[in-house]
Amino acid sequence: MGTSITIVDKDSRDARRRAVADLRKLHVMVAARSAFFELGLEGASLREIAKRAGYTAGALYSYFSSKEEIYAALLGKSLEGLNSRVENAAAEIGGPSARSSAKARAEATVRAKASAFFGFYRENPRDLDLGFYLLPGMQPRGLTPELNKRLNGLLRDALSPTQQAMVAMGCDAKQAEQELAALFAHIVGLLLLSHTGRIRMFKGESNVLFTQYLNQMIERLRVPASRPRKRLARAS
Amino acid sequence: MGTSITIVDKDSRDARRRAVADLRKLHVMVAARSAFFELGLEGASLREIAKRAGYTAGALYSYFSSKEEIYAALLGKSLEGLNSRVENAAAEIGGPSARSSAKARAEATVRAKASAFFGFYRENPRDLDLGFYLLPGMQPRGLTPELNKRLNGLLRDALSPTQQAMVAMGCDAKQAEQELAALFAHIVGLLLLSHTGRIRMFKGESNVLFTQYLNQMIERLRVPASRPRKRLARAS
Amino acid sequence: MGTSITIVDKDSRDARRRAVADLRKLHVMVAARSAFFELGLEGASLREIAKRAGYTAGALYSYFSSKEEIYAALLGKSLEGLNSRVENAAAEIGGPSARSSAKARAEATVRAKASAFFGFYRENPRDLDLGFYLLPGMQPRGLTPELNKRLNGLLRDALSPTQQAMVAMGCDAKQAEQELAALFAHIVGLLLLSHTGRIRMFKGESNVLFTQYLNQMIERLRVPASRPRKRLARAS
Amino acid sequence: MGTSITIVDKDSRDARRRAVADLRKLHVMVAARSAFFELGLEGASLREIAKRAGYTAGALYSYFSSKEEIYAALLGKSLEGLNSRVENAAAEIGGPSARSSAKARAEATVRAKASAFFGFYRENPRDLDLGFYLLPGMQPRGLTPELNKRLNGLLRDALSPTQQAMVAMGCDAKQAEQELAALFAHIVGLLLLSHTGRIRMFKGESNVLFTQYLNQMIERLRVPASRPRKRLARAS
DNA sequence: CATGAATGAGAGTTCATTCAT
DNA sequence: GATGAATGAACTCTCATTCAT
Repeated sequence: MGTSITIVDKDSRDARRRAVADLRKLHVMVAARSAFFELGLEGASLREIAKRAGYTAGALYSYFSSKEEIYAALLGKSLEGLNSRVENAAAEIGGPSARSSAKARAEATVRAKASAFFGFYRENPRDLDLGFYLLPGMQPRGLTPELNKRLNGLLRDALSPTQQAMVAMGCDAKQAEQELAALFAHIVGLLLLSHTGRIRMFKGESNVLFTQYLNQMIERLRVPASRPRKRLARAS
Repeated sequence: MGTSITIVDKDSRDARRRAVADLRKLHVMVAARSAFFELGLEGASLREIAKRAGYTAGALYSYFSSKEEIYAALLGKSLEGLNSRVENAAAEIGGPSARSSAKARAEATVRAKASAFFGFYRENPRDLDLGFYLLPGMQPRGLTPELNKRLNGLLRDALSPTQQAMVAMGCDAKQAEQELAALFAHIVGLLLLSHTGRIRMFKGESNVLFTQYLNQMIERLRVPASRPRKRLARAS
Repeated sequence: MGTSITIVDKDSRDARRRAVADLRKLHVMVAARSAFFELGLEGASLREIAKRAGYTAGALYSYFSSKEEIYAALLGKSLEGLNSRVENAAAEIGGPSARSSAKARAEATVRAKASAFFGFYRENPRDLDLGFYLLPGMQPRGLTPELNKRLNGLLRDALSPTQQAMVAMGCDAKQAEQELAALFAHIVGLLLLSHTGRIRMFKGESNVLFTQYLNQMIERLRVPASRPRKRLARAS
Repeated sequence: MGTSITIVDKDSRDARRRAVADLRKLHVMVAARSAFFELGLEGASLREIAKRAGYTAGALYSYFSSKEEIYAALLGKSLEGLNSRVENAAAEIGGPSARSSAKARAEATVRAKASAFFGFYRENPRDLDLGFYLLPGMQPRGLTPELNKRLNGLLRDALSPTQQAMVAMGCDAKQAEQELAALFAHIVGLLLLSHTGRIRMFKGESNVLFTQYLNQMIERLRVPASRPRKRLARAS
């Protein structure tokens, strides 16, 4: 019995310890976030991050085994936030009730999920920068492939609810995939340009543009893909 | 006469010399391009660029006075290429002849200019990376403001023909601006995601998606903006 | 009790650590001294200094944040040494006792302080080199103005005891200033030429020359400045 | 005869050519002077000197075979100027005529020669900087020993007229040597401190101090060295 | 004679990372 | 867990000098 008590004590002590460690890890991540945002991924040195966290450079190695890992943890947290926001986005079904067919519900879900995705980055523009290192030319050299895969998976996860709802709306898998891609592209483009002050084209109206796009997309999804659109042709 | 010949000789020698110098400068730029593309703007060291060009690091300073200047020259050339492509894009007016009203011509022009913009980056995906350092968070620290301004101007120039054609189609200035912004965003998003192998969603079909978007946009421009679309509502 | 012991331990550990750090800093400074002396301020590279100290170049940045700072620390230490030597120089009042008036004491003080100044540099000729970067044409670009001011102040401090004693001897402020200037100039010239092997004129007899100058100066200070010297005239 | 004429032609052409070359060499030296004075010996790069002369760096190698050689030429010219000034300095013997004994003439010569030396550097303070690289710690690494010797010789030459006049005044060789050394030291110290604005002690009155020193020195030289001065003793 | 390109060494400084304490 | 010292490689950039043209 004494033994068992001891064990419990030890366990709870360990738990507390782990909790404290996690807290401090979080603290470092907050510091890193601010450094990355202000100075860029390459511009923010470990020393700078450490200073902002109130540590020495070496101390960070208690929490993370490399600078890349800090970045990965940050990106991971961000994507988790994105996912939880998307998951929790409930379809708002208003209107004359009864007519709430499965299709109508699916449509509302598309709208809700896509808006959640867009909204997350619109409200946390910095997280977009973070996520962008997923894209080429800016890849942080050194991210291990496994990590990379995991992070890409998280991004997929944030998109797939929208895709599933599209299918639930009745469009075939291929069209859903295409529309999802186009939607994602539009969102990324919109956000990228939006939180850039340099190209003076957007004046905080990115959500107007997004709504417009979303509406038109949903209209497309309603219409059977088979019915060809008239008079409109080829690209370059 | 002897004198005149001598002068000509001297001039032509200078010209030849300058031509050779330009060629070598170009050669360095090509090397820099490849280095930047493979290693990123910060990842590509002067030494690496020099090695790829077959030079020592110091030698590059005969051609460019800093690393930033190399990048600026590269981006400048790229944007010039984009502009000339857009300028030269002629509206292809086919169809039932007679009906070739001014509006129809304007519509064809929108299509042509926008497609040229898209096509340029689609065919030179690397140039997009280059251009992206214009965007925030990835700004190369140290680009002089004047240079920066000039480069941003070039980007604008590549977009304005499309905008003008939109206005010529009859839509008001404000709508034109908005549609241009959305178009630009869509293109950027599309291209960014497209030439990324990492998000496995695009299979070289970015031009299909682009055409689709373009068609819908043109349809929007035809319809008087005043007629509101039904049943479709608010964003997040 | 245990607690108090622990605190003491921690403190003393810190103290020891700081002591060790100071020692190592001193060690670097010694290495830098030798490098500066042999190679000149610009000739001595950080790498050279580091090598002499048994370090890598980067390691020095634990102790000093720039090359200039090393130089400044060296010069600072040197001037402190000079000052303490001058301060500690006591007037040796010998002779027929009784006559030890205030004036006589002041005279002895002038002699003592000036001799201390001279003696310091005579015995540490290298320190003169160090101090000389205070002079123009050889200024190390980059010394911060505050530092510069502080160093100049230290030099002044080393001279002012002599000046005060001059005034105490009874000569007016203006004459004291002039005589001090001349004395300082003579010392500098003497020392500069003295520890140079190149101009073969001085054979370690700089102190004889100094004594001679000092004696004559004191005689001048005794005599009321008002009594004009005869027959002696203008310069170029 | 035709031959001889040809020879003459060739000679004069060569002479002209050489004259032109010398002129251009001088032009480079002027540029180098300004660069050295403004930027210091190590701070002035060959490129800077070349630019000031309107040349490319490589072009200077037509005139000088190294940067050191430029410096040496400059210093040489400076010392020649000093020498010619000293040589041309005539003793101004004024006063009641008759008494113009040999000793009086020698005394006037000491005064004239020393004043010329002092005056030269007082009027060309920059040349002092130049000459200072003769002194330790600031030696330009790489000056060939022969050159060095020649330059030192020139300096000696500028001093020896004063020394000879001292001897002519009747003092023995040893005393002359010592007084010369002290004089030289005083001049150097005076000038060094004088054209430095940093030690706020001299207000352009360096010539007053010089005159004072000169007068006292001459008085010493008049008095037989054997008569010991009273009451004045030892140095540090 | 002069140029412009090129070299190769070396400058000061920063960095992620390691490790004894 | 945290520190401060240390490493070693890398960075951009400058320099005196050489040499084909």
